Amino acid sequence: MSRLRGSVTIDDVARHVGVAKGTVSRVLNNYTDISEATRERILKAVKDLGYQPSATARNLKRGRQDTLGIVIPVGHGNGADPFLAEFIDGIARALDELGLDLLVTTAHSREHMIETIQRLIARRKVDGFIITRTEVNDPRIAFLSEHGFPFVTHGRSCLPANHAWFDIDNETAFADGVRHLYSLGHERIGFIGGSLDLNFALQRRDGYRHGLQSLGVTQDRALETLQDLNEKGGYAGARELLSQVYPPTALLCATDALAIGAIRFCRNHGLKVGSDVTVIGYDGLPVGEYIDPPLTTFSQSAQEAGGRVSRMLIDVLDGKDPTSFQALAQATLTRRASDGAPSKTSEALGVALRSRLNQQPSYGNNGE
Amino acid sequence: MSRLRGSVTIDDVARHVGVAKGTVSRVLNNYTDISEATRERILKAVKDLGYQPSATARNLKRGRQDTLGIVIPVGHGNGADPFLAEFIDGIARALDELGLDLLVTTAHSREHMIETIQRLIARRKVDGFIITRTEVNDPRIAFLSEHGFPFVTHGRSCLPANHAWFDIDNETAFADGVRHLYSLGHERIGFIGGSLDLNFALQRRDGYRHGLQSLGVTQDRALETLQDLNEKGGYAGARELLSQVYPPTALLCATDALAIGAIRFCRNHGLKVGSDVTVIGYDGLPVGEYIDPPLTTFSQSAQEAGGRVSRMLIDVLDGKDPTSFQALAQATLTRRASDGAPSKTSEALGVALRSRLNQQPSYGNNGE
DNA sequence: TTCGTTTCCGAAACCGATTTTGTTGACTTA
DNA sequence: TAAGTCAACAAAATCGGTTTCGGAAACGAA
Repeated sequence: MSRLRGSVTIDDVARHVGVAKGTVSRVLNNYTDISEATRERILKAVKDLGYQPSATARNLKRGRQDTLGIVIPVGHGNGADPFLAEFIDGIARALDELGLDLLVTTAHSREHMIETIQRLIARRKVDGFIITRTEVNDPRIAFLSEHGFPFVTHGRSCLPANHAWFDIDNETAFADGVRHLYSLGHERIGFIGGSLDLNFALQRRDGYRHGLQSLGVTQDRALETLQDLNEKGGYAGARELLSQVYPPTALLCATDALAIGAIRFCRNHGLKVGSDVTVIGYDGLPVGEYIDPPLTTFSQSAQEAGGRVSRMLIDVLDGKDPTSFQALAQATLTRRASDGAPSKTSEALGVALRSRLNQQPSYGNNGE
Repeated sequence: MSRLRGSVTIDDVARHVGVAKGTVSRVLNNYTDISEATRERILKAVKDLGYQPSATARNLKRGRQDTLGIVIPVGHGNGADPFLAEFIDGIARALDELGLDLLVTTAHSREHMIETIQRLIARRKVDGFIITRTEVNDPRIAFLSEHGFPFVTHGRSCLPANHAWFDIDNETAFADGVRHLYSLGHERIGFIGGSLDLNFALQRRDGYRHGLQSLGVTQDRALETLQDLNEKGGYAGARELLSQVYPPTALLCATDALAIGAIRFCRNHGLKVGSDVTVIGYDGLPVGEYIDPPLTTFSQSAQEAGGRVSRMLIDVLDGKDPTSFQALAQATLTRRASDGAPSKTSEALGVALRSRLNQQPSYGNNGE
């Protein structure tokens, strides 16, 4: 069993070569005032001894940790967000290429989140933060801005954005979604969204409204509902919207999880998705392809987004102007089979559903 | 904008109180040789100045980082593993309580994984590792054992297990699964698994075989297939097994993703899941409840597992005997609606499917 | 009063790097 | 030949803590 713990230090290398440790350090950091001969002897010794500098010691002196932090919100719904998993994957890949690392922590409340950020900063464990799931009025952005600590956000907020951010053009996507549905023949289009505290949820709702507006369709607030951002919320939202007298024939959902729940509600109550009711989601989850019917959805690459924000943050850490890193990406609609022309009028749909609502659902009693 | 960067050090505190910095350090580390009066003065100053010790400096001297590492495999299939997301969530929660942090990195090959582990050890960025998705012959376990670096695994391997581990009793679960299916009336039971390099995949396959053996059912290797561990693999696996002359009437799948793909294949070809064909998965993914029909699955709490292994690793780091932390948990079967008594004989099922195989599938052409 | 013991804390070494400052000898230049 | 320049490296300071060592004051016992 070879040792790794009390491993070889810069002093060992220096002694082995017969130079001062400062010289070894300069060679390793590409200083130019070292003769080629000495440089090579040192490089050889480094290789022979298998020397790798201690990140801790280096950080102490340089004040940089080569580590980025991400604090992920948990506990709102249940379980982990599939989007975040891929996002983190993207970050980790990007950082790996640059030799940086990612510190992941979780927080179950806003207060806890700020506390955690504060601790990581005070203990100097990270150089900067990646902030996800921005809120409209985000306490993290406020805190970090106030203290001048480097960070990038995935998503914007309503605060003055003098920081780096990357976001998806949610408004355009949802406005486009509405126009797509309208062109299919839907005139009553419903929206199932999430808490408007979340910036993306607000933007998607706004995009939905703007889309209607641009078409000159009269808006009906009864066609909008806000739910927990999971399948159960989607199920409940579909029930709420569809059980009206004049239900929407299409449901635009803020996330795939909502859409999956909504589809479930429809199927459970004898409504054919893709004709009786159209459902569109957002996220491009792989599982959406295997839902019945396969889910039509907007997608963005979470992994790519992760890589993008990482590189932004690194540029910011290198001293570049944060406000020069602000980018908006477009989502693309992946059409599968959950959307189509309406087969029934709103009224007929309402009648059909209500006749079913007193019967048993076809399978189990999910989400009820 | 208050400063956080060049923040308050132990020297500032010492100067403020008028003591040596060693004294401040001793107070903060609960040494007993400090008078109550001095202790209180120092504590007050610490509070007033908002002092928090630098993790870096402390680590340099103590040789401990208060950070655990996890290297997650990526790129095999596509996207992130939903199990891992929850698992990491569980780890992060447990560590948060103890003031430790989690360093997450990714690796796209075995070599890269070992390299990454090596780098993190050499640079002294972590105190120990959490190893997931153990392989039957796992190079990471071999490497870490050889170098005497602390680690815990989630899952066993065939190597001599003189380390801490936590695992699910995959064999028992799958043997039980087979017996459950048999008791429903299934006599030809198929298995869709994954690469046998993965320890859990091997164990589940073995459990399947043992289950059949315990019932005295003759085994047929044509009823087993190994696929990529995602929905697409499940789809392909179902096609392979069901398109035989004497197809299985039940499919036991190694993961929920496989099961979801298998269900999709059945539905696409007019087979009623839960009667014509029974499908059982493993993982307890939330989305399984919203599949049609809702997926019957084995489940374990990934989050709980994450917490469990974290605490084990911390005990190991505290110097306790690793071999005293080895635990096996039982998975539980969550019955939903994808299993039931067979409605057709194997032969009739084969006939029904083949008559459909030349037709169009109902929706799209997923996985084909 | 004197000689141990404690109690409490200051001083300094140390962890392993980076960076600043200083020194040496060779080489120019006037 | 003396003074100045430069290349190449040694020596020491530094980052911010922890830990060891040792000494002064207080206390108790002989």
